[in-house]
Amino acid sequence: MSAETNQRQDGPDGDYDAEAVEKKWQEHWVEHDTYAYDGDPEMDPNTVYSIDTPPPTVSGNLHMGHMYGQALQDFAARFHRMADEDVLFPFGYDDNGIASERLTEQELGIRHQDFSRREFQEKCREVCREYEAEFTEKMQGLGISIDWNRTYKTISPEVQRISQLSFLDLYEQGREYRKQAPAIWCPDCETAISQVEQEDAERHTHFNDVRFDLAEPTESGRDSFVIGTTRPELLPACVAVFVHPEDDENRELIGKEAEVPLFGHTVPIIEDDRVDLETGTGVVMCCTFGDQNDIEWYQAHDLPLRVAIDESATMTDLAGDYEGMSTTEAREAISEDLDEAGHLVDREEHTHTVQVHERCETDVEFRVSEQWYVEILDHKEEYLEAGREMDWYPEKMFTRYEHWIEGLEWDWLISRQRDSGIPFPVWYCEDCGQEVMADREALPVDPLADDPPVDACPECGGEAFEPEDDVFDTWATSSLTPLINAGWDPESIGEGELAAGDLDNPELYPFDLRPQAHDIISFWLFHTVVKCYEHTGDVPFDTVMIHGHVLDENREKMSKSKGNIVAPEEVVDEYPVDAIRYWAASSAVGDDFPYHDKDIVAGEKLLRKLWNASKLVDQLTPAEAAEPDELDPIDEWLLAKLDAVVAETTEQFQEYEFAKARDNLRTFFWNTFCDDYLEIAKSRETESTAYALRTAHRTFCQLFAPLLPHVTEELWSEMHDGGSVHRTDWPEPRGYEADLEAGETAMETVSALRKYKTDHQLALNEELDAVSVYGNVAGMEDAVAEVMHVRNLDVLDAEPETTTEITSVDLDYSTVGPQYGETVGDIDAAIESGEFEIEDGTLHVAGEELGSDLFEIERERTYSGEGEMIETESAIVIVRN
RNA sequence: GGGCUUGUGGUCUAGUUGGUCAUGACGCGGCCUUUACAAGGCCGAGAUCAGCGGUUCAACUCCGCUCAAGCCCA
Repeated sequence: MSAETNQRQDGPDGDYDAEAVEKKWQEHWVEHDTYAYDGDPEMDPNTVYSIDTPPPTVSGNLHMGHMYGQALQDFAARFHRMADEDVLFPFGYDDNGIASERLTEQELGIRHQDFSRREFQEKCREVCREYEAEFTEKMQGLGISIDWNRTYKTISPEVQRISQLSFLDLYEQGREYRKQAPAIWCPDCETAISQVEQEDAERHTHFNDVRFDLAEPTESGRDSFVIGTTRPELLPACVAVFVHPEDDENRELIGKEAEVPLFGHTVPIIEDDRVDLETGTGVVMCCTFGDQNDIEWYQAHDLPLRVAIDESATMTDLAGDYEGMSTTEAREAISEDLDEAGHLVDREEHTHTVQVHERCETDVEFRVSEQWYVEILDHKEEYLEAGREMDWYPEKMFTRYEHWIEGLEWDWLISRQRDSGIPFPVWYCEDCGQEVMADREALPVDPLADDPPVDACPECGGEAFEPEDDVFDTWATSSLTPLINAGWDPESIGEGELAAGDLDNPELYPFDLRPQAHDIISFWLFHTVVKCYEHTGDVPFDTVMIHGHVLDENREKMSKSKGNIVAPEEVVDEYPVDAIRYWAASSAVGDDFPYHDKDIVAGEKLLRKLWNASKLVDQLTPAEAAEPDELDPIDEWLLAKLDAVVAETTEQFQEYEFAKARDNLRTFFWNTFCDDYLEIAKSRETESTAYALRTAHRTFCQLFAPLLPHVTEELWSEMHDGGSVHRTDWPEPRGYEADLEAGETAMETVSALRKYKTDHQLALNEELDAVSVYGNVAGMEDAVAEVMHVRNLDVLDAEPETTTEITSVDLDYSTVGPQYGETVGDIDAAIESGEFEIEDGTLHVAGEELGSDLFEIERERTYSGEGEMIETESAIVIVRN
């Protein structure tokens, strides 16, 4: 708990200066560790609320998505800090992996290939440090209640150790294997990448129709066929040609051999029903490797490998004359030569979608290489079960997780051929290839710089070792954030469960909340479940809160290429952070929603209103208002309404329904408190009113605190004692029982009188001679009379003399419907045309008799007495002026 | 092409298990200096609940199809 004690100030004064106030408190909170987590490992996990926050990639830019996501996490953090005992709200920087490498290269104008791994890593850290400092400043400028003593970086030695421990643990459990297999490969980054690191890109290219000659003609005398390809540079890698077994036209080719033009080698023609009959010529070549299908065929038909493209997308010696060309150069050269040799039958412009690496937008290739995998396909059912055990907000997001797992086809490829990253703690025996793992105690290690833990190979006794120079996929590390945050360092590995002492802060794990956006359910969330489940045997989260994306004003995705990006910095410069947060709470969690800066104006207005209303409360009341023995009905009514709002808001925060909490609070504050009550309270300088005013003010400052932390902190320090509002206990209903109906009726009466004045173009403080009310306003007559400046207000015992005419009948359809079924239509029609009678409370209509509990009579009253009659929902008001 | 989601006044949004005048805000029009707030208050206009079809006495709500948008995957 922080040591600060705020002295109550003189009270709010002048206009609200959001810019100065917000800056002041942001600095104060950081300086005073207002949001520090005590971190007592002995603490009861039920009184700790822990959040596993997303570590943003250090790319230098804070975007609207960060701002929105952070705001939502902060709502939860601030609510639970007040409602529970202690909250862990940490912060991490993901400075590990390709994104930070790219950033470093751009920033310093260098290429990673020109440096040793260690040198380049140093440069990366240098660049990242600057960006992290900038990022921290921006985050603090958003007033997020992060514990800045609890930050981590994914490249730090502690995290490297945890990542390598994770690798060893899974290896010991037999859940990791190294295998030569086709992997998706980025030729520019020269690394394998995972399925999910790809994205679509439009490419203009040519569709080439290439004639292949048969080694021998068919029985019908056919001696050639044509295949269509966008990638003629793959011809040297061609290993087979496929035809669909039901392709009448080409079936005769099956079993023959074809000669690959320009390159001369012969390949078999094989039948396979995976050939798409709808597109192309029906004959397809299979190469090493053009697409996913080629890989399937390679595996299914046990085809040979012909690797014509190397790791940097350069043609190999298999390409003969084209060796050394890039794939794009070779593509042109080969199609020209095909044309010259008379093998190019047709060539036309073509636009298609290809897979590119999301980080550099380079077209990906498939390459066979030795890679490390985490086995996941055999535990699909367990990961599904883990998903079912978590509470999902919103619930519908679980389906995405479910479908993702059900559709998994590959194990998780975790090795990357990069410089900056966390190294695999592995060496291989040069003689027999035996894998040698680092010792647990020695971690973190870098095999390129450190020696293996053994002098001789335990298998063959060989003394020479080759270090693994791959690094981990970044998701292999960021999937460990709950273990990083809880300080994981197991004594023994390979157990697959948590032992006492494995965590520095066991009270944090499993984490209460995992907040994240819906686009990374299949990345971050899924991989975290996999890792944490395998390491601890436990589901890492009680609850996941999935938020949507911030779209542009036309509901389209913000992207650099569209040029529709809104920078948070610009928004923060222009609007108070509290107003931005208020906007962030405007949509249901999980839905995408558009950014409109005019929506922030509503928040700005609320801040101003809060400030001004507080000024008035402060002016009307002494600092300490003791609770009187007896409250006036109007004051008790306000406190009873407040009780209800406390109960509802608490529930809404618990259920992550921030938009509902926000609207509920605003309605109470603006309409009930300001418009209804405060206007009345102005003219009632009683102890009872002072107490109600102070209590309500105190309470709604607290209720608003998670959403609007700056303005509430300022008001709290100006008007209430006891340090930060954010460290106070969340309010509870006090148990006031007031006649809520009478209160509503009183407010309706006020409303009716306002309408009267508006209609008669009278000022609101104009005096009215006499008003009669027929309705229950128990004890609040004076309040009504005072606020509306009525000289004489009396309450009528009996309904005033009016002539009433029955105009219509309102049926209670929820009862009438099931009871009368099809005849409801006839009843409606009869009522509509006035063909009904009411006798002794029974409605006779369309041949049916309805009891009085099934309908309500709608009447029009005509008042012919003195003055003017106004009807409200539950009262009749007569004004004589 | 497949999965998931969204579609409510000009704009943004609420709407729990179907029950009949669909919530609020922004904007718009009119009126009004209440002991704070005119960047306020009061009043008002504005919606065939994306479209079509179905289930039902009754559909914004349930089902099907179509259209548009978002995300994920192929």
